[in-house]
Amino acid sequence: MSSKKIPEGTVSRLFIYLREITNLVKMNIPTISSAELGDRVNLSDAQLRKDLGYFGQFGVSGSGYDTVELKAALEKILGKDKAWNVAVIGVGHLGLALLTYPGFKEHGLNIVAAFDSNTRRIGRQIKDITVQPIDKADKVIADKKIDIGVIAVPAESSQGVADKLVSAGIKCILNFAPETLTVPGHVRVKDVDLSRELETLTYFLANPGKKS
Amino acid sequence: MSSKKIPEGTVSRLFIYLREITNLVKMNIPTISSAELGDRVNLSDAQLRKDLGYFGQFGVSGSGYDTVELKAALEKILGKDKAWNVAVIGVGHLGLALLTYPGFKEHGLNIVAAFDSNTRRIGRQIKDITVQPIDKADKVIADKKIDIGVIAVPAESSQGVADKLVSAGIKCILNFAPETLTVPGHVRVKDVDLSRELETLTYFLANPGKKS
DNA sequence: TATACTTTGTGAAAGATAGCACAAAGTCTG
DNA sequence: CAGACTTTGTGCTATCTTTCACAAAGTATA
Repeated sequence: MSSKKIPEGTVSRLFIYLREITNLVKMNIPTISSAELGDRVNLSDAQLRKDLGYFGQFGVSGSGYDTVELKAALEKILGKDKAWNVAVIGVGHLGLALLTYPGFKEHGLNIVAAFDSNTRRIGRQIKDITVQPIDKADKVIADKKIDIGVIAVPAESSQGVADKLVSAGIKCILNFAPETLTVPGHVRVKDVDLSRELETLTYFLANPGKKS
Repeated sequence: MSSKKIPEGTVSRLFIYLREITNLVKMNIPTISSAELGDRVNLSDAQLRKDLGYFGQFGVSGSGYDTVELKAALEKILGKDKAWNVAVIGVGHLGLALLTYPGFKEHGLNIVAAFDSNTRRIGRQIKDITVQPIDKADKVIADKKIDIGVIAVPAESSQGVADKLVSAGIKCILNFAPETLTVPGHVRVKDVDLSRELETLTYFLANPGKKS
């Protein structure tokens, strides 16, 4: 398989392009140039073309990109033609927000299980999901062929949950707990620390006129 | 003031160091080397030293960093010695999760107002905050000297909300809506797209063995 | 105090990413 | 169908970030 080296940010930007292209298709705009698409997502035309260039040639000189074609191409590159099974661990407010967030299903991400250690929450129904005790995680993850685990528990319990997920054979973890997780090399962890995001903003408030 | 150019990622990593150093202080560990601290947060010792190097010299050759001193230094650099006022716009599940997340207050971020356009939600009490109609945002933001606006509304209404915040004079926006916002140059926007975070993981599931 | 360690801080090298700029390829018009 | 115009794809260059590697500075020990 082609193993050119794809820059870190490219994949993430591809999703931005896809989001905008999807809007364009909905609006029946048949064609768009890299310059205009770039404008719409606040990125340069050159970057957009370069990002796409890692995966092939999708445009037509002189007229730009066919929106329907580009949408299909991006969906294929990004694995949107498949569906993925997701489990949420921790059903506090954040876990609930994730369970009810329509964005996931729209993007081929099916939340198929939820776990919590708090007995008051176990058994609770959210949409078509029943919250299960966390000890069942191993079994359910294997049975339902779950690809991605989302950790939405407090920092103290996050490493323990991660260990459970890893031993259940999960390959990807999205970690909302503000704690650095230690996992084997074959498991990919992506950290989202909500308060760190906010705090980064405060740094710029505290230090006006830094960085580009 | 010193205006060396600080790399994008450095500030974000500083918060990671601070988090870990805070743990160390709690555990009464008086001193730590860059190598060991780096290990704990999965970053290299060299990167850690270089990151700190942008802001001064904090270590002692031969013995490492005094945890209490480094904690204090990082808190000062990162503006943790001040408190910041935050408003949340949109009180769906995500907004609720943010309003009740204890992590913010712990880090000097005071959520002092919440807004929504849905009349069923207006008037609702969450902790000490009453949800207000969104038209009041301009006035409240000015009155309460709010520094940061958090957008947790659906994509369709996000640009409208952003415009309101900007005209109310806000300087920083944390945007959870999956939409590219257009704002004047002096306003800093940070995007957090939860489903994009998950989707980035799916790319790696769909394309095993890419990137470093 | 001298010797053997340890660990920092930082220039210089390597590596990654983004932007420029232009040939090549296509479109459009009369 | 010829000439003017538009827009892509991409080598090259500039910039930004990380890693290397080592002198300088400190610690520890006898």
